[in-house]
Parts: sequence; structure tokens; C-alpha cells
Amino acid sequence: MPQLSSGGGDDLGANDEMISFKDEGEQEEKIQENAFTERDLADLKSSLVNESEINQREVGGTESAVRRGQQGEQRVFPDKQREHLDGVSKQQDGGMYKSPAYPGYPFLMLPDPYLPNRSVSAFSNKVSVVQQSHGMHPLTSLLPYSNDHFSPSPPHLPTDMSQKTGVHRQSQDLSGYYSLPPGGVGQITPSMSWFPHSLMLGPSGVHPTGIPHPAIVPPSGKQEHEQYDRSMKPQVEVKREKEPKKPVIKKPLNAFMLYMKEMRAKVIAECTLKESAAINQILGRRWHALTREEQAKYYELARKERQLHMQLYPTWSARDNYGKKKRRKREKQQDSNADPGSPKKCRARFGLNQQTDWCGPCRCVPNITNSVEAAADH
DNA sequence: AGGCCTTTGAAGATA
DNA sequence: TATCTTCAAAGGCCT
Repeated sequence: MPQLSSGGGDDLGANDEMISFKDEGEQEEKIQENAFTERDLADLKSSLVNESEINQREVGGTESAVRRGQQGEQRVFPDKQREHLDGVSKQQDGGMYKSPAYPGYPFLMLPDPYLPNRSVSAFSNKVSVVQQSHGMHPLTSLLPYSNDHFSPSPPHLPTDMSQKTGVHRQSQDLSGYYSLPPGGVGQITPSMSWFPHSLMLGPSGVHPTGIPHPAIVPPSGKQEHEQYDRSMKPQVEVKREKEPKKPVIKKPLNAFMLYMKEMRAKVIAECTLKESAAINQILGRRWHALTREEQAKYYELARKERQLHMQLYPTWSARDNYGKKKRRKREKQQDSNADPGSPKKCRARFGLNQQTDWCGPCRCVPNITNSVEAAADH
């Protein structure tokens, strides 16, 4: 996406970005977005009934205007916002702002920086964001990673992970963030019933910090309850032991993702929609309706997420998760386009003479020799 | 079972 | 450096 940041933006940079939101008639729209109500939901709901109708209405209406504007305008915000937030955090990281970058860590009773009185917010293992949303600061309910990430058997990290020097260093660094109890996680008492015991059983499979990071998921992409599976499917266990797969470390969530995670259930509750695509459309509009300050909270949280992620996985790169879909698409394309399988098949595909015609699309030679080698070379 | 849809933002890849 | 691409979450829907 275009990075339109002009640089030099600090804390006030975000202000400029937000102002740009209001340009070109978007101010009025923004006001309307602020008044986003059930009417919008009803629109969306009804629009789901007829997709073509959606396109006509939304593309022709404010939705498209928003989207058109977003491409150019919204992208301006984050960079400066990041700078802004970086500046803020540099001040806050000094100790007065110890935010649980992963507030979903169930075993950490952390002062919530977003609570007015910084009271301790104990996150349950699976806290619905909706359930928390009323009477609490929005971010207190923010559970960036649901309990699904805390499988009974914590996903084991790559073996080299524990050997990385940065990891050891980070456990100290993180203590500031997470207010780990003296002695570390190992001293957490079993009385914390919402803490999965398996997480306390030992170092194996647990990050050296003792923090099972929710970004780590088994290669399948879903949390696998291996302990239970083993009792039921010993064959699977054997297979797994033979072919240990590296757990996938997922990307840290960005501000909008965090916002979605918190607000999704609320939107679902408000309207009966369940389709994520529709929900996300609503959330996208609401996101733009947020005030600068409201968005800043999420940008700050996202920044913390990235910071923690970097500390937990110093060698991780987004590139690590790259290319899965891309590869599949390429392979599909290659299968359908380039690879005819054999000259005969290729020529048949394009209606060419099997004996004499040159195959333009794949440039295979005429099948004069009809030899196996020629076909193989194809 | 796995891909698609849909959103924004971060970051890697590419021109 | 600017632009493009991919992936993060979510869950219903479709093949």
C-alpha cells in the first residue's frame, strides 16, 4: 500500500492525517459514520440478500466513496500514527506505561493501563469482547488472542528458538511489560484455576520466557489439542513424532485487527449477521468513524504487540509465513496454463495437428519423432 | 477440507 | 522510493 507518510510527523502527525479524513466532503460522511446505527446494519443485512444489489447500492453510494477515499487517505494515517505512538511509547515505556501487550495472557494479572484507576483486570480464558464491552474501557476487553491460542498442550517452539540469545534477554525485558511474578511463571500457583496446568508443567514446549505466546500455532493453523489426540489417536501421535512440524508463528495483529477482535462480537450481537465479510465491512466503517484518540489506543496496542513479538521472536520475519497462498496460486496457474503435460496433450488442447504443428503456447516441437524422449523433454 | 469473502495495517517484495 | 503483494482474524458459504 502506498506509504504516503511525508515523514517528520511526530505526535501531531496523526492529527494531520485525521484532518485529511475530513477533506473533500468526508467530514459530513464521518459525522454520519459516527451516527452509525442500526440503519446501517439493516442496510447491510438486507444487502446480503442480494449481492448485486449491494454492489449497486454501495458502490454507488457512500460506501464506495469511503472506499475510494480510504485508498488514498487512510493510508496516510498509520505511519505518522506509528511515529506518534512511538514517541508516546518512548515516554511511556519508561515504566509508567506498562501495558500487557498481550492482555489475553490468562495467567497474568496485570494492571490495565486503560482502566481509569488502573485496576487489575483478570482476563478469563475465553472472554467475549461483547461481554466486557459495557461499563469497561474498550481496551480492557481487548483480548487479542483468544484462549484458542492456549492449547492444553502448548505448541512447542522450534528447537533453535530456545537457543537464541535474544530470547533469554527478552524474558527480562518482558518482565517490565508483563509484571511477571518474582521467579517467573514457574511460581504461579495452581490456584489460578483458569491457567492451563499444562502450561506450567515444564520447559518443554514452552517458550523460554514461560509465556506461551498466542501467536504460535501448530502448523495446521488451528490449535490442536495434542494431549487429547494422543489418547485417542496413537497412530497420529507416531506420525507426528516422526514428522515434527515447526509451529507457525503468526503475524502480530495490527491496530485494526485488534479493533476487530474486540468489536466483532459486539457487532454480531447488534445485528444478527454472522458472516465475517459483512461484519468486517461494518467494522471497517466504524473504524473510520472512531476518533483519533480512540484509534490511537489501538495503534498503541498494536505497537506493543509488535514490540513484544519482536522480543519473543527476534529472528521471525513476516516472510516466514509468506508464499503459502502465493505458491498454491502459482502452481494452479502453472497447471492450467503452462504445463500441458505432453506435446500430444498440449496440441490436443490447442487444436493443433499432433504430427506437424508447432505449439505456440508452449513452443513444443512437432511430434515428428514421436519418441518418448521428445515427449519427456517437453 | 480448504478457499473465498471482507476489512485495515504492517512488512516484505518488486519495479 | 513508490507501488504491489501477502498475511494477520473471523465464520459462513461454496466447491
